[in-house]
Amino acid sequence: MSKQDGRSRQVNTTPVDDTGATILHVDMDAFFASVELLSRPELRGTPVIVGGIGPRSVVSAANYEARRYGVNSAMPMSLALRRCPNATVLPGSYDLYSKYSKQVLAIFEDATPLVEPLSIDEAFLDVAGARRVHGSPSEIAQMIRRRVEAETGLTCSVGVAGTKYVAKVASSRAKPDGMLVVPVAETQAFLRPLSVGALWGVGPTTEESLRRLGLATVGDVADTPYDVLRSTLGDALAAKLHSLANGIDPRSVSTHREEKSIGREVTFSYDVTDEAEIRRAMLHQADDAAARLRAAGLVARTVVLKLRYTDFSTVTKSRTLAEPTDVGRRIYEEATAAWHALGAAGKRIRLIGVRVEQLGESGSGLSLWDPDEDWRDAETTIDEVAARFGKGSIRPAALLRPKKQT
DNA sequence: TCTGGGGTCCTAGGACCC
DNA sequence: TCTGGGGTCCTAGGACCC
Repeated sequence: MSKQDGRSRQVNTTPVDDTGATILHVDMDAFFASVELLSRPELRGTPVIVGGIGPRSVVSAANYEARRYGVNSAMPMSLALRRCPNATVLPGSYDLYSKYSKQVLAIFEDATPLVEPLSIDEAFLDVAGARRVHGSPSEIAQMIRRRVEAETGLTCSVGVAGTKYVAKVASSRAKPDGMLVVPVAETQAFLRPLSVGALWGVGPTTEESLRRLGLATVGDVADTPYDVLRSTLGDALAAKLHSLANGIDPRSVSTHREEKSIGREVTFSYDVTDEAEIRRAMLHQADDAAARLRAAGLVARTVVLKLRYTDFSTVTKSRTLAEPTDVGRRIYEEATAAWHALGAAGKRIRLIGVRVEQLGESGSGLSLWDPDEDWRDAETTIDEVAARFGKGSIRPAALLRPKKQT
C-alpha cells in the first residue's frame, strides 16, 4: 500500500501497473464547505459549517477545522454550534455545488467513459481500458487530482483498488487531499484490521448486532460462516457483508442508473396541526413530484404519504393506482386519501412527504392489465360485475384494449 | 444533542394464483 | 377434511448511504 498526500505528490517513476487495481473512487474533500471557501478566502483556516439555520436544521457539511471540534455531517446544528461556537454557518448554495459537480465529472470523463456518479461529490471510475492512453491507475488518479485542483481550486481524495468497495474505503483513508493504492494482492491485509463499521451497509444497528456476536473487525466477519451471520442479519445482508469482508465485490462500474422513486418531504420548523397548511404542503409536493415525472418522461403507479409525528414516530401509507399518472392533482388526491386513512387529522405533524414509486415510461401503454388479454370476450357483463363486486371493481374504459389485429 | 432531505434496498405478512 | 409449495404483487416499516 502506498499513500501519497498533497505534499508528496510525486508519481512513482517506476513503470507500475498498480498490480491489478483498476477501480478508482474519487471523493471531494468537505465538498460544500470547500466550494463556499472559494468565494470567501478570508474564512480559510477557520471553522465553517454548511447547513440550515432553523431550529431543526442539521449540518450538511463541515470543513476540517470545524471537524476538529467534533462537528460532523447530519449532526443537529444546535449541537454543532455548542461544540464550535465560533464557526461560520453558511446556508448552502446547491446550484453552485451542482455546477462544480458537473465540472469535476467532466474531468473524470476525460480519463474514462466508465464513470459512475455516486452522489454529488463522489464517483467510481473503471480505468482498466484507459491505461494505454493515460498510464497506470495511480497515474490517472494523480492526473485527475491535479486537474481538479487546477481547474476548480478544490481538492479530492482517490482510492485505487480492485473493487468498488475497497476503492471507497481507500479514498476515505486517504483524506484529505490524498491518494491510497491497494494492490489486489494486499486487499485482505488492508481490510481485515478495519472496524466492522467500515463495511458498506453496517450502521449503528448492525454494528451492535455484530458486536453481540463478538465480531469487532472486518477480519472477524470474514472468518465467520455465512450461516452464522445469516441467522442474525438475514439473507441479503449476511451474504453482502460476508463477501465484502472477504474482499469479494462483483459490482461493476455502471454509468446508468434507473430512478426508482421521486419524492419531496419537509420538516416544519414547528409542529403543524392546521389542515389547510398540511394540504398546501401536500399539494406543493405532489405538484413537484409530477413536474419531475414529466420532465423525466415518466409516470408513477404508487403514491406514498409519509408523516412524522411530534414524538418522531414515522408512518407511511401507500396506494397503488389502477392507471399510472404524472398529474399533480391525481397524486394530491391519493395523498389526501392516505392522510385521512392514517387518521392524522388533528395530530401534531413534524414532517410530511409525498413520494411516487413504480415508475414507468410515459406513453408506453403501461397498465395493470395484461395487454394480451381481451376483455371483450368476457362472458360477464359490467352490470353483473358491479352488482356482485361494487362499481369500484369495474376497470376504467381507457384500459380496455382493442382486439389484436390478426 | 435531539435528530434534514434525497434516495436505495431488504424483510415480512397477507392476498392471490397455479 | 385438512392442507403444500412456489411465485408475484402490495403494503408497512426499518436500516443505511451521502
